[in-house]
Amino acid sequence: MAARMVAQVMNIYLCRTRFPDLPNCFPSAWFKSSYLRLCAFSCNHATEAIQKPENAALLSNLSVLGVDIKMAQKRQPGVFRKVVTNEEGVAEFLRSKGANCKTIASVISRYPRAITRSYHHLEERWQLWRSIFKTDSEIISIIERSPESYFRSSDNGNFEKNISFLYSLGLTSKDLHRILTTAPRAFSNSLELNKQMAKLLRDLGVSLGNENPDDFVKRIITKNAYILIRSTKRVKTNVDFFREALEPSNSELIKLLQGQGAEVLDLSTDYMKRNFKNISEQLYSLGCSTEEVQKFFLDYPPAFYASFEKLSNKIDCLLESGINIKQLLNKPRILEFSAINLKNRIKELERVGYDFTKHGVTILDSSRRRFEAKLGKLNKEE
DNA sequence: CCAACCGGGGTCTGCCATAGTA
DNA sequence: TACTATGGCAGACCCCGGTTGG
Repeated sequence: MAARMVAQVMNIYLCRTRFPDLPNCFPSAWFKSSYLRLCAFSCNHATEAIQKPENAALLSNLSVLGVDIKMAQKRQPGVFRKVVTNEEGVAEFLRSKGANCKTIASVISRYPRAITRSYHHLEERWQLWRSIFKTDSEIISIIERSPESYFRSSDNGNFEKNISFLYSLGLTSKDLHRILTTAPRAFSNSLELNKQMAKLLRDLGVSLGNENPDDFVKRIITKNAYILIRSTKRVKTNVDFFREALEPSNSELIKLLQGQGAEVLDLSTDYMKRNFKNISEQLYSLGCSTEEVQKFFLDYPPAFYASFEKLSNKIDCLLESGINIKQLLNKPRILEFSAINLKNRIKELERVGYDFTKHGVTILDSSRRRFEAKLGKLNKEE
């Protein structure tokens, strides 16, 4: 055991000679420290089990790298008591892939356990990521964003199995790219966990009488890259809540889940319930019936996650401009536009004397270009 | 020709709890 | 028994334009 560690550290140390072009920000002095620590370890390893103080050489190495040691210690204190770590190797590895010093320091500060990974492991993992990404810089930007996603798992085999599993669901390389970009954690899930989610979705499709449950699974994952990093419990609870609150038919529920509703599946259930309650109450107070409220949410699932305050403001603002609540219920998509955008559009329309009761509200549901073209015409007509 | 319908695109972690492991 | 690996949680939109049917 000790011999293996010795070999590993020697290897890491000797590795340095293969990378002579060091950046200025890594003074050469610190490359020796692992080796020195190794010597200390060799002398002391008999008593090593008794007490594991934090390793002074490690602290010094990290400080040279610019790591925020306080932050790192707070996050993963165990790493600081390890005898053998690979901070040089990890820094060198990241640098060789194009990361700058600041990024490296930030990555280790935020996920100290990274320094326990071997060079070989990192290179192997990198190749797996590169089977999905075209360039190193894409990967670096994700590591920068979320160090944990890259470093949390030591199981490259599992990562590989996840890739094949996702392909086996009928997802394309473009889909995998998207998932690894937006929810990289999904690939660090155990294969079993991902299978559970796929099974849950498939069973759901079957229970809804979907003719092609496999396609149903594929569609939902494609629509919502985050779903694989949610718990099956959450997804199940949310589907149950849809059923209870909206009383949809099977086909309505399928349509909801395969469409915008897929994104809503991963909301925290409490948040979703709270939003549903608040917005329903507002709609009731405006004279809507239960059926209308249910239809509103089916037609416009984003209402589940829109912040109540914002959505409520938008509704008020539209009503104040002479738009009828029924018009709004028929065209909930206009709520997707920001309040400021809607306000500006309404102001412009008022200027040309546009009458919502006469001409409807769909003019608000158009892209900037189309809206401006329409407005230009209205201006001319005047 | 134009309004209405509809799907798509970008994008998203950092922390805590705990079972498992050496 | 300390530490690692992994599961799970809270947080919370906006916009564009292709296609279609009248």
